[in-house]
Amino acid sequence: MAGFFERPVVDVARDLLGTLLLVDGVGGTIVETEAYAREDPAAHSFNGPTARNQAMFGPSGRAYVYRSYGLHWCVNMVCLPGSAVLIRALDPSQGLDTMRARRGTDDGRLLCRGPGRLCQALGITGALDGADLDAPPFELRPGTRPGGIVAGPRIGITKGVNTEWRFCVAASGALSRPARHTLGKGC
DNA sequence: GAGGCGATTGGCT
DNA sequence: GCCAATCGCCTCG
Repeated sequence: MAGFFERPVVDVARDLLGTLLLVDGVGGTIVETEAYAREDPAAHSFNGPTARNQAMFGPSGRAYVYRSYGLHWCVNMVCLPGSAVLIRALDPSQGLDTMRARRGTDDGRLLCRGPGRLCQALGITGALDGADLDAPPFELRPGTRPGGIVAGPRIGITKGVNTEWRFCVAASGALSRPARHTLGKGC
Protein backbone atom coordinates (compact mmCIF):
# COMPACT_ATOMS: atom_id res chain seq x y z
CA MET A 1 0.00 0.00 0.00
CA ALA A 2 3.08 2.25 -0.06
CA GLY A 3 2.28 5.48 -1.86
CA PHE A 4 -1.43 4.73 -2.05
CA PHE A 5 -2.29 7.53 0.36
CA GLU A 6 0.19 10.06 -1.05
CA ARG A 7 -2.20 11.14 -3.78
CA PRO A 8 -5.08 13.62 -4.09
CA VAL A 9 -7.52 12.79 -1.30
CA VAL A 10 -10.50 12.60 -3.66
CA ASP A 11 -8.76 9.89 -5.69
CA VAL A 12 -7.92 7.96 -2.55
CA ALA A 13 -11.49 8.19 -1.28
CA ARG A 14 -12.83 6.73 -4.51
CA ASP A 15 -10.14 4.06 -4.77
CA LEU A 16 -10.73 2.84 -1.21
CA LEU A 17 -14.13 1.47 -2.22
CA GLY A 18 -13.83 -2.32 -2.43
CA THR A 19 -10.89 -2.44 -0.01
CA LEU A 20 -11.12 -4.85 2.91
CA LEU A 21 -10.60 -3.10 6.25
CA LEU A 22 -9.90 -5.24 9.32
CA VAL A 23 -9.01 -4.45 12.94
CA ASP A 24 -7.75 -7.54 14.74
CA GLY A 25 -9.30 -9.60 11.96
CA VAL A 26 -12.74 -8.02 12.33
CA GLY A 27 -14.27 -5.87 9.61
CA GLY A 28 -15.46 -5.87 6.02
CA THR A 29 -15.37 -4.19 2.63
CA ILE A 30 -15.42 -0.40 2.40
CA VAL A 31 -18.56 0.74 0.56
CA GLU A 32 -18.79 4.44 1.53
CA THR A 33 -16.15 7.17 2.02
CA GLU A 34 -15.83 10.94 2.15
CA ALA A 35 -12.83 13.10 1.21
CA TYR A 36 -11.67 16.04 3.35
CA ALA A 37 -8.99 18.26 1.83
CA ARG A 38 -6.53 20.71 3.34
CA GLU A 39 -8.23 23.84 1.93
CA ASP A 40 -11.70 22.61 2.78
CA PRO A 41 -14.00 24.51 5.17
CA ALA A 42 -15.65 21.25 6.22
CA ALA A 43 -12.35 19.61 7.22
CA HIS A 44 -11.08 19.54 10.78
CA SER A 45 -7.71 20.65 9.39
CA PHE A 46 -9.10 23.87 7.89
CA ASN A 47 -7.84 26.12 10.68
CA GLY A 48 -4.46 24.44 10.95
CA PRO A 49 -3.03 21.90 13.39
CA THR A 50 -4.69 21.54 16.81
CA ALA A 51 -4.53 18.99 19.61
CA ARG A 52 -7.35 16.99 18.08
CA ASN A 53 -6.34 16.96 14.43
CA GLN A 54 -2.58 16.51 14.71
CA ALA A 55 -2.76 13.08 13.06
CA MET A 56 -4.10 14.78 9.91
CA PHE A 57 -0.80 16.64 9.61
CA GLY A 58 1.35 13.60 10.36
CA PRO A 59 2.54 10.85 8.01
CA SER A 60 0.17 9.52 5.36
CA GLY A 61 -1.23 6.04 5.78
CA ARG A 62 -2.09 6.58 9.43
CA ALA A 63 -5.46 6.62 11.19
CA TYR A 64 -7.07 9.85 12.35
CA VAL A 65 -9.65 8.95 15.01
CA TYR A 66 -11.79 11.60 16.67
CA ARG A 67 -14.80 11.70 18.95
CA SER A 68 -18.03 12.92 17.45
CA TYR A 69 -20.81 14.55 19.45
CA GLY A 70 -19.11 13.50 22.66
CA LEU A 71 -20.03 9.85 22.27
CA HIS A 72 -19.08 8.25 18.95
CA TRP A 73 -15.70 7.52 17.37
CA CYS A 74 -15.04 8.13 13.67
CA VAL A 75 -12.03 6.88 11.70
CA ASN A 76 -10.19 8.55 8.83
CA MET A 77 -7.24 7.54 6.70
CA VAL A 78 -4.62 10.29 6.43
CA CYS A 79 -3.41 11.24 2.94
CA LEU A 80 -1.26 14.27 2.08
CA PRO A 81 -0.83 16.69 5.02
CA GLY A 82 -4.16 18.11 6.19
CA SER A 83 -6.24 15.75 4.09
CA ALA A 84 -7.99 12.51 5.05
CA VAL A 85 -10.69 10.08 3.99
CA LEU A 86 -13.57 9.42 6.39
CA ILE A 87 -14.75 5.80 6.37
CA ARG A 88 -18.54 5.94 6.56
CA ALA A 89 -19.69 2.36 5.98
CA LEU A 90 -18.50 -1.22 5.52
CA ASP A 91 -20.15 -4.33 4.20
CA PRO A 92 -19.36 -6.55 7.19
CA SER A 93 -17.79 -9.93 6.41
CA GLN A 94 -15.17 -10.93 9.03
CA GLY A 95 -15.83 -11.49 12.74
CA LEU A 96 -19.59 -11.05 12.54
CA ASP A 97 -20.19 -12.49 16.01
CA THR A 98 -17.67 -10.09 17.55
CA MET A 99 -19.33 -7.15 15.82
CA ARG A 100 -22.80 -8.24 16.88
CA ALA A 101 -21.63 -8.47 20.49
CA ARG A 102 -19.95 -5.05 20.42
CA ARG A 103 -22.93 -3.42 18.75
CA GLY A 104 -25.48 -5.18 20.93
CA THR A 105 -27.68 -6.08 17.98
CA ASP A 106 -28.38 -9.11 15.83
CA ASP A 107 -29.31 -6.92 12.88
CA GLY A 108 -26.40 -7.51 10.49
CA ARG A 109 -27.40 -4.56 8.36
CA LEU A 110 -26.75 -2.13 11.19
CA LEU A 111 -23.32 -3.44 12.20
CA CYS A 112 -21.15 -1.11 10.09
CA ARG A 113 -23.65 1.32 8.58
CA GLY A 114 -22.40 4.77 9.59
CA PRO A 115 -19.04 6.07 10.84
CA GLY A 116 -19.88 5.73 14.53
CA ARG A 117 -21.36 2.26 14.17
CA LEU A 118 -18.45 0.80 12.24
CA CYS A 119 -15.96 2.07 14.79
CA GLN A 120 -17.94 0.44 17.56
CA ALA A 121 -18.17 -2.82 15.57
CA LEU A 122 -14.42 -2.88 14.85
CA GLY A 123 -13.38 -1.70 18.30
CA ILE A 124 -11.80 1.52 17.01
CA THR A 125 -11.26 4.18 19.69
CA GLY A 126 -9.03 7.19 20.27
CA ALA A 127 -6.30 4.75 21.32
CA LEU A 128 -5.76 4.08 17.61
CA ASP A 129 -5.43 7.76 16.66
CA GLY A 130 -2.22 8.09 14.66
CA ALA A 131 -1.76 4.32 14.29
CA ASP A 132 -0.16 2.91 11.14
CA LEU A 133 -2.83 1.45 8.85
CA ASP A 134 -0.26 -0.95 7.41
CA ALA A 135 0.49 -2.64 10.75
CA PRO A 136 -1.50 -4.58 13.38
CA PRO A 137 -4.17 -4.28 14.60
CA PHE A 138 -5.05 -2.76 11.23
CA GLU A 139 -5.07 -4.67 7.98
CA LEU A 140 -5.94 -3.23 4.58
CA ARG A 141 -6.41 -5.60 1.68
CA PRO A 142 -7.04 -3.93 -1.68
CA GLY A 143 -9.74 -5.48 -3.81
CA THR A 144 -11.09 -4.88 -7.28
CA ARG A 145 -12.88 -1.59 -7.74
CA PRO A 146 -16.60 -2.26 -7.53
CA GLY A 147 -18.96 -1.12 -10.27
CA GLY A 148 -21.73 1.41 -9.81
CA ILE A 149 -19.72 3.98 -7.88
CA VAL A 150 -21.71 7.11 -7.14
CA ALA A 151 -20.59 10.55 -5.90
CA GLY A 152 -22.68 13.04 -3.97
CA PRO A 153 -22.57 15.74 -1.31
CA ARG A 154 -21.03 14.86 2.03
CA ILE A 155 -23.31 14.09 4.96
CA GLY A 156 -23.86 15.88 8.23
CA ILE A 157 -21.71 18.95 7.57
CA THR A 158 -22.65 22.62 7.48
CA LYS A 159 -19.76 23.98 5.39
CA GLY A 160 -18.60 22.79 1.98
CA VAL A 161 -22.01 21.27 1.32
CA ASN A 162 -21.75 21.77 -2.42
CA THR A 163 -18.63 19.67 -2.84
CA GLU A 164 -19.54 16.18 -4.04
CA TRP A 165 -16.84 14.26 -2.25
CA ARG A 166 -18.88 11.40 -0.85
CA PHE A 167 -18.31 8.15 -2.73
CA CYS A 168 -20.30 4.97 -2.37
CA VAL A 169 -21.19 1.71 -4.04
CA ALA A 170 -24.73 2.52 -5.10
CA ALA A 171 -25.99 -1.06 -5.07
CA SER A 172 -24.68 -1.80 -1.58
CA GLY A 173 -27.21 -2.46 1.14
CA ALA A 174 -24.73 -1.31 3.78
CA LEU A 175 -24.69 2.44 3.05
CA SER A 176 -25.30 4.89 5.88
CA ARG A 177 -27.71 6.70 3.58
CA PRO A 178 -28.87 6.09 0.00
CA ALA A 179 -26.75 7.24 -2.93
CA ARG A 180 -28.01 10.21 -4.88
CA HIS A 181 -25.88 11.52 -7.72
CA THR A 182 -24.17 9.45 -10.38
CA LEU A 183 -20.59 9.95 -11.40
CA GLY A 184 -19.66 10.36 -15.04
CA LYS A 185 -18.05 7.81 -17.32
CA GLY A 186 -14.75 6.28 -16.29
CA CYS A 187 -15.70 5.66 -12.70
C1' DG B 1 -12.16 30.27 32.63
C1' DA B 2 -16.70 29.89 30.32
C1' DG B 3 -19.72 28.99 26.49
C1' DG B 4 -21.01 27.03 22.11
C1' DC B 5 -20.99 23.49 18.88
C1' DG B 6 -20.27 19.22 16.15
C1' DA B 7 -17.79 14.65 9.73
C1' DT B 8 -23.86 10.85 14.91
C1' DT B 9 -27.00 7.67 16.67
C1' DG B 10 -31.15 5.70 18.61
C1' DG B 11 -35.59 6.20 20.42
C1' DC B 12 -40.06 8.23 20.33
C1' DT B 13 -44.13 10.74 17.89
C1' DG C 1 -39.45 13.17 11.01
C1' DC C 2 -37.84 15.25 15.27
C1' DC C 3 -35.06 15.59 19.23
C1' DA C 4 -32.17 14.52 23.24
C1' DA C 5 -27.78 12.54 24.76
C1' DT C 6 -23.00 13.95 25.84
C1' DC C 7 -18.18 15.92 26.06
C1' DG C 8 -13.78 17.26 24.05
C1' DC C 9 -12.13 20.91 21.48
C1' DC C 10 -11.84 25.55 20.08
C1' DT C 11 -12.73 30.50 20.44
C1' DC C 12 -13.24 34.48 22.93
C1' DG C 13 -12.89 37.45 26.94
